[in-house]
Amino acid sequence: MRALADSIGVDRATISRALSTDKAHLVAPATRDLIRAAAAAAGYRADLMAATLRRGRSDTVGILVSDMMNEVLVRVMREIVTDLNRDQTRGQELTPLIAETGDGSGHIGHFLRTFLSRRVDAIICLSATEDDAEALQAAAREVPVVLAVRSISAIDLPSATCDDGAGGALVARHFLAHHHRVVCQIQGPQTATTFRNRAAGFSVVCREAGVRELSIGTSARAAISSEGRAVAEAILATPDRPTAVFAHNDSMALGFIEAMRHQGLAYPDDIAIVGFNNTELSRVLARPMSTVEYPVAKVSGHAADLVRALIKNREFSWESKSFDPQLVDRGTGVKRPA
Amino acid sequence: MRALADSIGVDRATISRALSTDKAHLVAPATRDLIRAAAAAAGYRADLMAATLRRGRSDTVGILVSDMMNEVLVRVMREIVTDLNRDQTRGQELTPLIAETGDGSGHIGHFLRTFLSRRVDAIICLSATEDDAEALQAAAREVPVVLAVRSISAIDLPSATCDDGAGGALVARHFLAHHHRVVCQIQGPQTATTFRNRAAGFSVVCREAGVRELSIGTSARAAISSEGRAVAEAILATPDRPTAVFAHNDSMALGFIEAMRHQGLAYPDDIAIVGFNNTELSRVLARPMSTVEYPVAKVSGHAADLVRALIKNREFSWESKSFDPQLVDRGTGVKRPA
DNA sequence: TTGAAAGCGCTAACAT
DNA sequence: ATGTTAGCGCTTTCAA
Repeated sequence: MRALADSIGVDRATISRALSTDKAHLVAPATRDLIRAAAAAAGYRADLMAATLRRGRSDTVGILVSDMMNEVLVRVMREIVTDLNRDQTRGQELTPLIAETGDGSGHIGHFLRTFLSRRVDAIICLSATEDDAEALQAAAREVPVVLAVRSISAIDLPSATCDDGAGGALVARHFLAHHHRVVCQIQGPQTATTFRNRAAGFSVVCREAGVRELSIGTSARAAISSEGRAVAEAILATPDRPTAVFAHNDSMALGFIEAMRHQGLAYPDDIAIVGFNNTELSRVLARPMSTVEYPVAKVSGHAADLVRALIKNREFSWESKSFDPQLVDRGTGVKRPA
Repeated sequence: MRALADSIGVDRATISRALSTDKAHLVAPATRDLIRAAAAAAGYRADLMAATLRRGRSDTVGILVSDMMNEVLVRVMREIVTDLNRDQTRGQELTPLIAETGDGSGHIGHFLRTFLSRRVDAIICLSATEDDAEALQAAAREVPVVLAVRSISAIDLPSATCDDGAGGALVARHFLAHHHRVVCQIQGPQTATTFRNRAAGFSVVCREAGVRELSIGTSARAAISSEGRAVAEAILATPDRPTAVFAHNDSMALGFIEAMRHQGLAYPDDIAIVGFNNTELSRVLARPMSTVEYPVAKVSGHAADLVRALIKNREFSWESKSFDPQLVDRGTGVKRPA
């Protein structure tokens, strides 16, 4: 920058102004063009670290995600990132710092510290669990923290989520409409609000309709197919089998299908199954599966909006929102005549 | 930091030394413990931006990835990140900056500029295409650039890849062993070295063995299932059908299976198919598919090693390596008696 | 419209 | 073993 300033015969301050988006109007058009041309020719690139130090703002957002192989999380993350990158309101795009935390390991504190040391302007936590409450609360005292996909009941932070209770209810009503009378759930880890809400939404509808919901008294330790399969085996071992099963996500539903196949049961005819997320998996099965579609775009958009607003103004009076999912009926929730 | 220094009655430089890993031995044990305790109590966290500015090193690595939904890319990325995070040799972990580029869009220049502005110590490019050669070459003049998963023929950069030619050959020999005489490929975009090598490795073995390889004269525009399906339809429309097909990845193989089903052909009995990558997809099909397993751990490990070595010493005489894949035989490459 | 000067928080070289 | 000093590259008053 100094070299550039000398070569043009202008002060470094003028260079800074000419190259910025918001202060460019303060510099004479002729000088500005001259500077920009020279900068481009010299391949000058501002040192954003130095700028950060001086401005106390890094134009950076930390993103925590538990599992980068989770289709919904990755889709939400990618949309948030695209959204933040595109933010041209101040000509300042926000660069994401991404950290994969692994589920429930408590590693989250480490990543939060790294983020804060790197002076992120805000933090987005996809897939928080109740265990993370304290660490997130502490971080929120320093920078805005926004929750996406999963909120936490213990603390009050701005969030963008799917209305998981509504999703669970949707599936329960679908089963009702197909005259199922004995149903069951394959629950994801109950430390996650998402799964707690899906469970509750489903159960309430069943109870009100007088449908019998078998309780197997256990939930998956992780929302993955092998765990789904373990729970499925417990279900299939019960004396009175359900005629329909609601899996809290598509991976666990797949585990259930595998367990059925293993026991010589026909999918989807012998026991109806509905998953959650409408992942690619559910579509590519030889027999595609009914599932609940996650409102990815809405959740991502709201999360990005929250972050932007809070960075602009820490006192912004935010609103947590939760968006309706939709049932994608591919016929696997139907009851076959006995 | 100043507050901390005053409260203990010691200079800021001493604080800096006491809190660092590599210079901690220069400070008296008693003082060091005192400082560390006070720092922890005060919740002091170093400003890494300021440190970066001063040291000219950010302990940051930029990672470019074309598609975060690509299972192999994400697995490689995650292992590289874990590996770099764990690097305790100097007590300095490397924080990743991740950018998703989208395939072949030429957006790569933008992300490279952002990385360089943020003073990354090195850049890892997963899934580069020939189109990216120039931009990467330019970046490599400023910081070490390492290629992973895909290398580029036009420029000579350190790389960690799978031996894709060997993978293609593996599949061809598998078909030979099962007495196929007419085969065909569903090729990924030929701007990627990975797919070019898979194609070449496969073709060479066929030619040498006198097996007839149908050329449909077109490759998929992207390595995704819809494109695989389009190519598959072209293949199924040819007068003499192949008895075995090699898809350059599992997604495209899935597109082929869908096309077969659509035409009333039975998978895997009517036409043998083998994919590439051993993705979850290939395993969860009602009838799991034969595929080539990508050496994820080896590729990731070498990429991380290269980055570390080059950050330590820009003149390090590196070696590009390519690792052998393995065939996972699930029986879908077998030839059925006519 | 531009320049001069100060300083963001840290670390490295040098001095003690 | 610790303190002193200088300065990384930028942006922002304030002054001209």
